[in-house]
Amino acid sequence: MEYRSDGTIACVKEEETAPPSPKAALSFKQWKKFVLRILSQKSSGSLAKVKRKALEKAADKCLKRGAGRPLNGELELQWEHFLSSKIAAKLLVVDGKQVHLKASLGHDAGGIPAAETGTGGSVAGDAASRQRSKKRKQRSEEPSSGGAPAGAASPSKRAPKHPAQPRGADADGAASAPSPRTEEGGESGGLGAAGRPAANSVPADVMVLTATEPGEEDVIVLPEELQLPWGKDAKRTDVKHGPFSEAEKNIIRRALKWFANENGLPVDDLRWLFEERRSTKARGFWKFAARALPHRRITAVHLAGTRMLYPERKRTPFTKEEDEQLRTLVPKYGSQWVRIGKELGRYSGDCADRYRHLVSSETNNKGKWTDEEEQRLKTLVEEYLTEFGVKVVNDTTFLDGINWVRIAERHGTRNRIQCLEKWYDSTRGKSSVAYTPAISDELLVERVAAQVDAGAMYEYEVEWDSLVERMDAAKVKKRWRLLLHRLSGAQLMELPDKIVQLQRRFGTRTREQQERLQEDGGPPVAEPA
DNA sequence: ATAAGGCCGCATGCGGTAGT
DNA sequence: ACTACCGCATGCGGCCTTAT
Repeated sequence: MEYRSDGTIACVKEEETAPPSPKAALSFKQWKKFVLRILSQKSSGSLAKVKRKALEKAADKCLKRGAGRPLNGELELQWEHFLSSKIAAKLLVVDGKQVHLKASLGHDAGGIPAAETGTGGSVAGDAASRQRSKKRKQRSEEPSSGGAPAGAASPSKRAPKHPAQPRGADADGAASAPSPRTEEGGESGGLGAAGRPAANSVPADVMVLTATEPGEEDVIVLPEELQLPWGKDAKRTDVKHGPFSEAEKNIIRRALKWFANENGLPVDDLRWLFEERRSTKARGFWKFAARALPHRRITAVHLAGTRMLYPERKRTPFTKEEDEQLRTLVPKYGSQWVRIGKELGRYSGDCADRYRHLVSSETNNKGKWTDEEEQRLKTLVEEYLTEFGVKVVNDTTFLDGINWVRIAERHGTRNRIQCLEKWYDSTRGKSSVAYTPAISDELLVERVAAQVDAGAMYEYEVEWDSLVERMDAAKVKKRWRLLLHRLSGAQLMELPDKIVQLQRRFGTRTREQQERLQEDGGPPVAEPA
């Protein structure tokens, strides 16, 4: 099967079915090397040319590693993933139909607002999609993506999430930032540079390329072997977590289109996918789509895709009438949210979420927290941590793994969100009550830094599981997130940059080490807030 | 500072289905 | 009949934005 950047998909025969070799999997770092080397040789060209050369180099590398000849399409897929990664975003700045590849990473990129593009390469298409992402209020006007050409209609359903991000006048959503919601979004859909404060020209060492050459098609061939059993992929270790990038969403859209074509199903009416449960028509679709996203779990693809493709999913606030209906329907149907959703004309998950909020807001105090309430929260959290969450490692205490529903129940006057937000604020020094600080910050930073030194470029490449003894990955990551809360602008930073910043505040890394890190790819380090 | 609430991503478990 | 797998719904924790 072939996915083309214009959204059309054709079927080709797989040449062979040999099992994929792990040796054929090249790291983003490796791809980056290829690209930089190619860029150093020329001053202009097309993205397709760069791709072709990079693929050649990659194939060579595979042979040298003893991985044999890569499977048909395997490297193209890796290339696509590389392009959608943050590391590629550092290399790429999209400007209309042109793609500028930065030849070095020694400085921060000037942001160049993406302009409308036609059916250029996938990268330009993604940027254009992002550019079209509208503010929250406008979302309801967006069409359901079912029948839209892949890469053309890719509404970023969520508004940009960077409160700290300086942005120019963006009444029209121009230069809309990508959405790396947290450190966990390894691939943001790219173009982190494009979301930065605008500089108006292309830096001198930027290479100007066209997205594609006339007549060239950006064809991605997906290997059959990337398929994973639904139930077993939970055992995978190289899984990407966090927000789906636009590139990933586009892959799902393209997969949908292919699947529909192949099976004679409509793309403008997706009832076959959502209403005919387990129908033979739709059988295998999600598995198929997930195959194109080998770093994602099938269940994650399924959920993200469902929410993205759900026909006419309303993205407007629940009306009072709908709330009343919910209150009537829930006693009647219990938690049969699909049924409730059908009656309300809403997506089931939205109904469940809405009801949850309705209920939780009924029983809590509002307004300013009293000192007594804050103190009570502090006591409860500390008790909770003593009972469940505290792990002692080298005389350091880690907080997290807090069940906020439970805390809220015990607290009595505040709901889970209020408690959670209050606690997080306290860690940012916004509370009148001083909570126990985590004294393990330095150790945590140093351990993550060690992984960065060892080649990890993203949070999802960090081996969280083994990072802290007797502490599972989820809790360590939560701890990490808490730490980042205290770092202003962390959302806009790459992992190495975060390390530099964190070490400035908490760590012991030498100046020389910091400089080396920066030279290695980070933007200039700003003074901590 | 706080409330409100939309929406996301993940884990889990269950019922249906295909394979033996 | 038994088993493994598929597809999905649900519950939950949490992020982020907007309004007050």
